[in-house]
Amino acid sequence: MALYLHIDMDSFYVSVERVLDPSLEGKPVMVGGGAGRGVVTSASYEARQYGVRSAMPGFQARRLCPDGIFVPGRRGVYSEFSRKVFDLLRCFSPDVRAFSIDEGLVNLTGTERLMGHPIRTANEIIDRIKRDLGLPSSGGLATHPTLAKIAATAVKPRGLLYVPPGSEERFLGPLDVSAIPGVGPKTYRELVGRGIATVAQLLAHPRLGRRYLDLERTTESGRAHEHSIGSETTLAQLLTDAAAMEQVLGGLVGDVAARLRRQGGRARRITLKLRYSDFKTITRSRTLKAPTCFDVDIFKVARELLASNLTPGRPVRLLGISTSGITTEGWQDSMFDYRERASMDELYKGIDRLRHKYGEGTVTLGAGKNRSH
DNA sequence: CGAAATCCCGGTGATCAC
DNA sequence: GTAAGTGATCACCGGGAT
Repeated sequence: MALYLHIDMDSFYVSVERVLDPSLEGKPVMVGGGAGRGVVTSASYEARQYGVRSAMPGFQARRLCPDGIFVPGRRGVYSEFSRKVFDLLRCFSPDVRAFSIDEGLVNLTGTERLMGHPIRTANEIIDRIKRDLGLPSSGGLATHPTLAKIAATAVKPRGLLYVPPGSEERFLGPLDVSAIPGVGPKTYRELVGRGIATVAQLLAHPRLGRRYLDLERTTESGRAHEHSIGSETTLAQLLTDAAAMEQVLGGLVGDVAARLRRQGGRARRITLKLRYSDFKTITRSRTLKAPTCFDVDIFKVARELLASNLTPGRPVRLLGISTSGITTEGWQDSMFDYRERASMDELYKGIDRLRHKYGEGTVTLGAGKNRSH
């Protein structure tokens, strides 16, 4: 009998900040959203009592919770803590999957003889995350990964919910359809409009039931997912000047290309993203004949896409570059002969070293200074 | 050889999750 | 003086290839 533990960290970024500054304990704390533009990326449960939610615009959060504590986000620090959490999880099972920075799945199938009943193991894992790292988390223990995730979400914060084999439908039935991963606001409205509000009602619909909640499907592995690497930024000020935008693009391209090279990949598709001041957002992309990981190539395309799609005089609030169609195979395109390629490789290795040593943004195409944060 | 059906691919926007 | 950043997936359209 398969058994999975889904671990979901409670208000992860806030919890990390509290480890680093215990005086934040017990108070309404929000990460992000404290200044100018920007949204709340994590809200403590105290802050949620005021109606603050993650992804809420900062000005709204400040209005709802004027006496709350707003701290700026520190992504690198959270990644480091995330790594520690997953290191710990791997002490309990060789099969651990990371879904995001603060969510993971531990396969506890067949660990009973070694570690005792999985409920005990699950409790121990949650205790250890708290004791060793200072971080609160919640868990769902069930026979299927999706079910375990739903259980963890249902019980959070600071809880463990076991759905015993055979009781799956009894647990799921009364839940709201919005509890199903993948059912967002739009789908929710659509389902409710058709008279389907609970999971039980959804499951009564054979076709829709399988579409949104397929627990029979054996595994989610095997599929070669698309994979993309991108970088985007909301500008410190609105821009209408193409040259200024190109500077920003230079910085974004630098980020993306370096990340691409770090993981030994090359991309065939380049996508430019523009968000205008009225929040209307467009994407424009081009597929290359040969994949690339070089700043110059990506920048050239980015700039062309910008030139041919910019509406003059229309203020832009966000710029983004994304690469997809990523391959990691060896070189075999005809773009460069061996020697030329080798020197390009050396050049970019040098650039990446400089960036590492002196900081991102040290070496950019059209050194961009117009980044927010 | 031309017309029609089909498929694949490039491209765009929407939705969703964390 | 509103509304992040990163990434995945889906539906749909239109054109070229089969």
